[in-house]
Amino acid sequence: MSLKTDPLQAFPELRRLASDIVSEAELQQRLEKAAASGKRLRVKFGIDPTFTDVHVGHAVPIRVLRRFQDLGHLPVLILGDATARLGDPTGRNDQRPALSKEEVEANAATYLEQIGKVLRLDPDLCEIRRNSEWFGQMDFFDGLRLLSEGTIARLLERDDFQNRMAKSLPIHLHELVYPLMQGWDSVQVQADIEIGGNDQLFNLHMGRLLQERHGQRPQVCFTTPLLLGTDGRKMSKSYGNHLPLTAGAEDAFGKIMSLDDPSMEPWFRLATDLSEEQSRARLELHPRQAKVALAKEIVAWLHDSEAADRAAEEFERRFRRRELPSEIPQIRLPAGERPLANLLKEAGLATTTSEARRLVRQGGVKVDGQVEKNEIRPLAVPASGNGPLLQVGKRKIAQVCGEDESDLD
RNA sequence: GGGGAGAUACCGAAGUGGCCAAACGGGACGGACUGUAAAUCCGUUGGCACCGCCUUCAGAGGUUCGAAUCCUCUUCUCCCCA
Repeated sequence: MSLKTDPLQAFPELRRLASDIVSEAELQQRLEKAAASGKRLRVKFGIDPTFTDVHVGHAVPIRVLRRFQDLGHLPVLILGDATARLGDPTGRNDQRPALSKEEVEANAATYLEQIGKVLRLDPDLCEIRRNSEWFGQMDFFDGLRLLSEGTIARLLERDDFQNRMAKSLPIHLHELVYPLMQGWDSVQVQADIEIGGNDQLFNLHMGRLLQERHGQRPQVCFTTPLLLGTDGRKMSKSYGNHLPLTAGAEDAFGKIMSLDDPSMEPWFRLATDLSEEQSRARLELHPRQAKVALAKEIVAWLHDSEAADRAAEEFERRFRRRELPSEIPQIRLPAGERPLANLLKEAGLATTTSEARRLVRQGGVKVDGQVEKNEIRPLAVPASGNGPLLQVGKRKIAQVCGEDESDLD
């Protein structure tokens, strides 16, 4: 494995993706030393497989990992299977549930699959470890010894804890241990560098502390900025402003087009491979054009460039020219007549009939292209062939048709 | 171990016996305007067989014609003292 690192060149590119680096001098030193010795740096990144959707925001530190990988260094991916089973308190006010072994394994598999879109996971290019490997071996005494490495005052310094104390929210004992566990991971894998979101800075520091005490050279802490969601708030599934790596091309395209203008710069920087100059060139276009460029870039990453072009055309057709999409999903339903509201629910365009009624009353529903405000208007689904074409709002659309499949459209 | 405060809808937060399906704010959704951007404006926001009915205010019981509101027990959280 040859190192492609020209440390002087690599550094500014990395710096552009960083929130904090502790310390820049050390990072530079290590890059240079690695280049000189030809020895790869071990770049650690830990994830807790507590949920299944990896989104573009999560991907930011992983993209940095990929940069290091491209430079010839070795990503060390830690699956926090042990920590996940305790529940994941990191930076969340609501606690994640503790998971069973099976759930954790299932999540881990899903994770790796998604991370594969960002990082090359070939065994010689990437090391994958589970922290149960060492935590599973520890007995209670070993655990206590680890605990003795930290002090309460030190642990409580963490931002998240400070905030929760201020708000009188609960902090569980095991949460205090979590930074120590993460730090211990660094000792176990002898990390040279650890990557994390900037809310992880405290935990990364803990790794430095523990490594130093255990005779290792303390790791460089490298944190990435938070990529905000499509509405400018923190990206989170619960806000519905996230872009999952598994998003379909058109869906992803649409979500990016709904970004607010100020978000474009960070998105270009943190979610695409474009250089600073390339990004700037695009940002100088009309905001709409810039956004199209951004959306294409990201869809090409999540899928491929053909999918990106298609999504762009489709978007153009649907939302600029306000035409029907080229492919309309078909919903097969049993034949018979029912009120519009009920049909909407059956077709999956509304979650409840009450919601369907509201949508109709508010003029958000079109039947065969015409706004229909009568929620109890009876609509017939034929035994075969096409029934009514339903549209809800700007995005949801379905062609209702009969169940008899012998009839092809 | 002792004392005090608290648990309300997606979130925050009012409500302390009927006028409560529950104020208000945020979010979300629909509409107008647009660059499906932001900002702004209007509307909606438990369910259903929807002019009516049903299920909600941590959980289980109880008092009452009637409870989110009162009582008892349980679970959870916070604060102070030890």
